[in-house]
Amino acid sequence: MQDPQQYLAQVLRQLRQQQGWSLDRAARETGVSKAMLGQIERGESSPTMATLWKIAGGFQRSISVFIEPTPVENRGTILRSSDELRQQPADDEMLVATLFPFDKRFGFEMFELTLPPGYERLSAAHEPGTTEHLVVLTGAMEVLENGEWLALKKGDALRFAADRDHGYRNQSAEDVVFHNLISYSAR
Amino acid sequence: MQDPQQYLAQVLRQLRQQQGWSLDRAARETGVSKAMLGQIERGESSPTMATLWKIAGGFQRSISVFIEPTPVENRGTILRSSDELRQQPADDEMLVATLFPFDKRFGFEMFELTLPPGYERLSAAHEPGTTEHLVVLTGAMEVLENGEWLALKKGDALRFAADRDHGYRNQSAEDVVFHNLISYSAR
DNA sequence: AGCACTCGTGCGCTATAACGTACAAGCCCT
DNA sequence: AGGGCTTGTACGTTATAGCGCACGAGTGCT
Repeated sequence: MQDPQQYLAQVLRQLRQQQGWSLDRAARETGVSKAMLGQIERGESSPTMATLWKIAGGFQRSISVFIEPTPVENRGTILRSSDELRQQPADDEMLVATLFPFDKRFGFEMFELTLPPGYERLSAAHEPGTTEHLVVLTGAMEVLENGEWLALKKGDALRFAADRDHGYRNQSAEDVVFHNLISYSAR
Repeated sequence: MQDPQQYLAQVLRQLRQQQGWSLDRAARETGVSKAMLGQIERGESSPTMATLWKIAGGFQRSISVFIEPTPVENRGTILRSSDELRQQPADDEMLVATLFPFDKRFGFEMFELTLPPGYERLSAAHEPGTTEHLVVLTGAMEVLENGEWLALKKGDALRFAADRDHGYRNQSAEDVVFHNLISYSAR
């Protein structure tokens, strides 16, 4: 990891160059003076959060792009044996196995879900920014997404916004097993 | 999303209370004056990034905890049909299917990998903070992790640090198929 | 060559961050 | 009751962020 002020300087200059903006143009877009932007880009000044907020807004980015990601340090290995995963059915017919529990460092959790024939589940919208990723392992299923049922079969992968009403159903004659990775909000 | 200064104020106060620290104690741990910390917590001052860096360090957190996550807005649905996924073998015997390509917003990519019998693959360390998540779909395999081969069978899930040398092998008589989710760095 | 314009940087000034110190309030102990 | 200590906030001072303006360098056009 480098000095955070240097990282910020570098990212800001790269962003501005990607947009093809002069310091003058960037000043107009962000509401921060071009002298100040120049100082920040040269690493000569440490801006306040308020100023960085204005800069990020002008570039239509989150402040977090200006912060160097921290490597996850010393996280342990986790091995979850299949014997202990699938013995805890949810209080309905759908089987749920937690493959990877939520960990704030990664921002997601992952389950293996088994829908018996005829099963249907509707879910309310999750919090803004939540995205689900499904991969069908066996069988076929349908996913309600954006008011429409999408058909998925073994091997298909689907990513969709889960911050609106959605659902799953199995209208086939056999169990369908799929992985569901739920990611919360953006980096 | 609320005012970033109010979000920062709230998070800082919560963190300090979780640690059970007084302003005085927090000043000693962070190297930032207690008057200043008090002002930040009351939302009366917008600290510079340099000051925020000292505060984050004192609490042993990344700066990003002080920044409100941005909901992913308007991301499209992606459906990848199995027919188009597994027809592109890598230039060796291992089959690779990209289920979810890397997307900076989520910070990960996910593959389905198929190792034929006898196949062995050793990988060099990836960049710091990279973590792999494996789930075995069919067959059995071994993963070299931290200098040791771990045995995995159908249904097992494993998360491990991939920023050191690692590897996979299939010493059984049948193909092994598994999912590999690779997460890059922490939020 | 000369002029106009853009670009990034330097400088002087103002506003605010950041600090050290003092103070009020509350609590605990004698 | 009184003293000592902790806690958070107020205040005066210093350091720096942040701005407006000026300047030099480079480019393009006539």
